[in-house]
Amino acid sequence: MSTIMDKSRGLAAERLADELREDILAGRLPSGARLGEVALAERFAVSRGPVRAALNLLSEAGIVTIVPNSGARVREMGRADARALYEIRAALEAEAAMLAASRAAPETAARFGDLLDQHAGEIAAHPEGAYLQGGGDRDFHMVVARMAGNPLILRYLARELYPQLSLLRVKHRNVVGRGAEALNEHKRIATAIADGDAEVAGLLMRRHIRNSWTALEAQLSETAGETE
Amino acid sequence: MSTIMDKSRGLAAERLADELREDILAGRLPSGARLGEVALAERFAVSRGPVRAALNLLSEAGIVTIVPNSGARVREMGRADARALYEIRAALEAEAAMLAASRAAPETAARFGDLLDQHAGEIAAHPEGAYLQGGGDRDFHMVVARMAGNPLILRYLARELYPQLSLLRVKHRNVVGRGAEALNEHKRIATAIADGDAEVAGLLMRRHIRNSWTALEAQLSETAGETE
DNA sequence: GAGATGAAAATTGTCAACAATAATGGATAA
DNA sequence: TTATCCATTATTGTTGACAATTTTCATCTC
Repeated sequence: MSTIMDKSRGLAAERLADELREDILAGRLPSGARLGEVALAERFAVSRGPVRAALNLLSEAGIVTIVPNSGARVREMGRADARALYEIRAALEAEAAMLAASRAAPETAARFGDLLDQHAGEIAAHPEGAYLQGGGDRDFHMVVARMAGNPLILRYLARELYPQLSLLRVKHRNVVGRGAEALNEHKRIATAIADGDAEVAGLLMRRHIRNSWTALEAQLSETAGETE
Repeated sequence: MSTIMDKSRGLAAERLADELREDILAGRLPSGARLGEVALAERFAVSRGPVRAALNLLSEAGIVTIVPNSGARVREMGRADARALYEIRAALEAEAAMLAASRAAPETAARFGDLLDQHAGEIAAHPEGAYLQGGGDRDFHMVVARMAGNPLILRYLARELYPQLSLLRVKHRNVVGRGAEALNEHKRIATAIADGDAEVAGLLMRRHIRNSWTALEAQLSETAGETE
């Protein structure tokens, strides 16, 4: 479980950051909500010092915006932010898929097989897109990122990109019925990785991310016009 | 100059982080050097609060490692770290080149022309690799990153990747005579971007980074064996 | 002499109060 | 009524002191 326990500093700050992130990504703290230091301090029964550290952490993760001398708020993601997010995601995950393929071990195929079987079960149980929301999709991408063997890519995806993606989804209720298609694409990517075919794995992953973006973009159009 | 003034929090912390980063990347604070909070606090005539914030900032940038309850030190970069750095760099800068090409404006060619002429002059003046060390190389890559129009890519390169690259170079005195070759590769990349040829721009950039890695890797072999 | 033990010293983590800055609201004038 | 100015209030930035943890090193034991 505990793969990367970075613990940037101090135990309290890390705990606060975890709880706050959970609240934000669960939608309990909506976009734009003010994060006053004193309120958070008394909520967590702690001083303002750790609270500030936690807010800085979440700011680095990109789910909180801090205006100096003014305060911290839950970040508001616009359409341009979403596009930028999917662009860098395509680059990093395609690279991760290529690296994973080039470093594929004999047991790789089996590992993917178990994971994807489990995901197929989840989709059968909840046909209406729980796959994309419930973490199954995230699981697959995390496995690929770990297999890539590059701590920098893994760290960026886990600590910045995925949290921002979640923030985007919690706002726009992105639960298209793309679960089955996504699973099929995952299977082809897994095959390419297990075969050690880096070029195809990278291409398929890039296409997979682009499809995901296309689906999300359609939903973004339906929602309100953007602020900035 | 001041393109992204993120100012994570507080003015003091940002100033301290800037000065410390300068010291580290100039080699005045060598890899592994201890960064005691009290010493830094009295050096900058400030309390320990902002010092801690600055250290957290530099830790996020990847040039300082913090061990909870123990302290902060200048990060020591091993061979594996260098490899990971160049892998993610290839992915991000190739993507940046592609995006820059797809968004190329009419004045793009002229802008590159000026920059590269200036760099050619620098190389003529200092034939022994000042190009790669003195910032000319960095300039080119920053221009491409900005032209990509993706704030996430630009931010990662400017705030994490390039500082770590500098840290790597200050340790291993990486000043190969690759200046002239690098400039030529820059010119071809610039042409592809100005032509709007995303695919070629991406390919050339990826190759350029790989060449840079090959040169650095040779130097790393000459140096000592790695710690971790 | 090598290793374990434990107290002392140094360093980081946390707290509560003070200073500086920004947000708020009411009074005044056009 | 609306806009502007200024005092009030609330919030963030910083500080110095205290608590907790780690590191150091002298001592003891084998």
